Amino acid sequence: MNQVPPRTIVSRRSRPAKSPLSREAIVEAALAILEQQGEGGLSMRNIAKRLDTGAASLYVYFANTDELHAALLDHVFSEVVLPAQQGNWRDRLKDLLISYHGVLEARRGLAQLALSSIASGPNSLRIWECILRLLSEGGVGATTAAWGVDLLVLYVTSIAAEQALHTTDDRGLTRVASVLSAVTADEFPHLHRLRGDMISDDGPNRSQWAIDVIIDGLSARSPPA
Amino acid sequence: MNQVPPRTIVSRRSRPAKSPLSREAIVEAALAILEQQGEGGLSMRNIAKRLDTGAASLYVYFANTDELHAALLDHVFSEVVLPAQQGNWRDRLKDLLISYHGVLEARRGLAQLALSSIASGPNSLRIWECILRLLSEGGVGATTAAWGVDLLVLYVTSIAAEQALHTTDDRGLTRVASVLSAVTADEFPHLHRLRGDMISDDGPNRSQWAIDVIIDGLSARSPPA
DNA sequence: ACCTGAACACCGTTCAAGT
DNA sequence: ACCTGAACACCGTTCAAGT
Repeated sequence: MNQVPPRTIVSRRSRPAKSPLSREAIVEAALAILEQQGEGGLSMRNIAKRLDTGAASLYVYFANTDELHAALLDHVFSEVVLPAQQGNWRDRLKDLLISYHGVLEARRGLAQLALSSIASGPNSLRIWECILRLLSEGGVGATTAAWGVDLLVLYVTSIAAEQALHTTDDRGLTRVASVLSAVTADEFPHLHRLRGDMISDDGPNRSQWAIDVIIDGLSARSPPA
Repeated sequence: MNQVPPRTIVSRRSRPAKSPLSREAIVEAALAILEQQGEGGLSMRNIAKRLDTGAASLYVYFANTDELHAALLDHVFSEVVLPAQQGNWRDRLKDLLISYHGVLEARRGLAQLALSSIASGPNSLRIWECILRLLSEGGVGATTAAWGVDLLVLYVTSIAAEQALHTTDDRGLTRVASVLSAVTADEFPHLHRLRGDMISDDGPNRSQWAIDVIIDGLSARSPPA
């Protein structure tokens, strides 16, 4: 009976007490904005506004926009699932890349962001290491593996970015589609014949297929001369 | 003797007579800026300044920045060399992609621009058609070919963009390099062992190798189920 | 050390007014 | 029809001044 009940008036405040700034809090706010407003909302001023402060305050924690973006990317890369130890190396590599792709796809604008930044945070390192391990397990030569990591990550990021461009930008795919449908069999016979296939099935099938293509290519390749 | 000699004073003016605006002239100006100042200089206001006018004038010819960028891209794609009719299809496809890569590489910031726009101008169509022709010549299935076009173009663009990021941004590669050199053999054994290879030889060898990888993968693949 | 308002030098886009 | 200055609503980054 000694306990004083919490004063509900405090927790009823429409705005919670302003939490202190930190790299973590800023990244969190940026992530929330990315989800709600897409890449366009990801400005210093806008992120600062959500934290009830001015843009200048963010410069205490990040030297510039690039650095904040890199931190944001590494933060979401923590969600990438590294495959278990057992099983075929190809399947596991594929799983890893699909997980990576899924993380980029899950948040609007994230893939575009990943394309324009060079991530090299701790979670990127984890992922690179895992890909290297799987490739060397598969007997891929050292140089091929080293170059392959870069290639695989870049490639999956590009696929995600392109799909995002197609799905979010109404302009994008529609314009390509209308251009393709206007193509004549005389001028561009192959385009004309395959124009249906070129736009079709922009979903998981297509990205899985694309990942298969590059893994096939990599494992077929001997180290560069 | 009736002819009046041209008044040289006119042609001696330090600034040539202001040429009339046109889509062509605007794209030309944008291209010149891209070469001199990189992607950062490619703003409506800056392009307009080079043409001795205000940004508003450009909106007579282009609905927005995206449209101007697309026109700029298609303009440079006219330089892509389509391979001759004779010869092995793989070699010809490789030549085409290397030419495409070279065009993107030749101008600072162009590859980044290509990644963020969806080009669908006449020169893109020419290139797509040619790739389709080569792939079907190589016996690649219809659906694989249709998806492959997208994939190949995207892939080569990404490679060019990444190389540009590494070469122009001093920050970029240097940061990755310093992160990699700080990696310990205990935490990340594979990264540690291959860290030298991962940064090495970011030149034509690497992009040609990357192009080989994907062509191998594509030609090994049967059409998706 | 951390935070901030104000300032500087920029953006894309629109629009009323001119030719 | 084409062109334009001015305005609107934004940017990133810096810096002197506050705590």
